[in-house]
Amino acid sequence: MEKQNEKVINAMEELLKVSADATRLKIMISLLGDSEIVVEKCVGEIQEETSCSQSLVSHQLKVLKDADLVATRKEGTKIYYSLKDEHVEQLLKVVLEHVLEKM
Amino acid sequence: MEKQNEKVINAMEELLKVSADATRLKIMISLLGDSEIVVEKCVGEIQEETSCSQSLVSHQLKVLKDADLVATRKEGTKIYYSLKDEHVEQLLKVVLEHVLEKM
DNA sequence: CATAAATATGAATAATTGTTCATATAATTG
DNA sequence: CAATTATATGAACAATTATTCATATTTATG
Repeated sequence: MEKQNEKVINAMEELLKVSADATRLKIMISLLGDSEIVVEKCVGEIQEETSCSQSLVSHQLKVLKDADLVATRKEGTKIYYSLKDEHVEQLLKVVLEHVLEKM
Repeated sequence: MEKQNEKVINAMEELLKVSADATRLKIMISLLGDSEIVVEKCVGEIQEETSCSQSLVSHQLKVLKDADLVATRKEGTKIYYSLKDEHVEQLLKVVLEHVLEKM
């Protein structure tokens, strides 16, 4: 396996690792929405929907942000989060489909 | 979040966790092949291609097998591994594309 | 400016997990 | 059956990480 491939593998590992957590999945799915509409939610809303503590949601949002899986928009004291792009949505959908099919 | 959704989340987490490891990614990618052809490789071949120890490859193949991401076929003393289905391939491809685009 | 609301951060802990080393099992062949 | 080849398994260790609790930061407003 060549060096370039190692880098690709590591990047894949990173992306998957960040996605492979129940709390972060809950967050991302709450941002996925049902249709093709872009969903934006502030931390408080995400907190309610996921039933996770404020601190936990904030910590994990940071992980998602650092990994570039979510985008943010500031508005007053609130910060709105959304999924970064279609790739993230696609990943979620592929995994979701796979899982649903096996149930 | 309802109970059914919790199960879906947990299943997604499991699938992603199993995929989110460099060694297992190397193994799966070595089984992915370039085209649409189904690739089968025995442990020794995988070992060579991934440059991982026999024990490590075997351990991680077991993880992949338990998670139903790979299938096996026995032939003499050799055991041939392949990716389980198109879902696994699709997941790998989505992640691969996402990563390649950001490089 | 003091207070409140929204969000972020840091430290600490508990739990999980990847890897190695040594050894075991299973199938083949002389 | 003894030896060899291919693969699996178990224990042990190091490293990573999710969560909680307490506290800090930021923005708006009376």
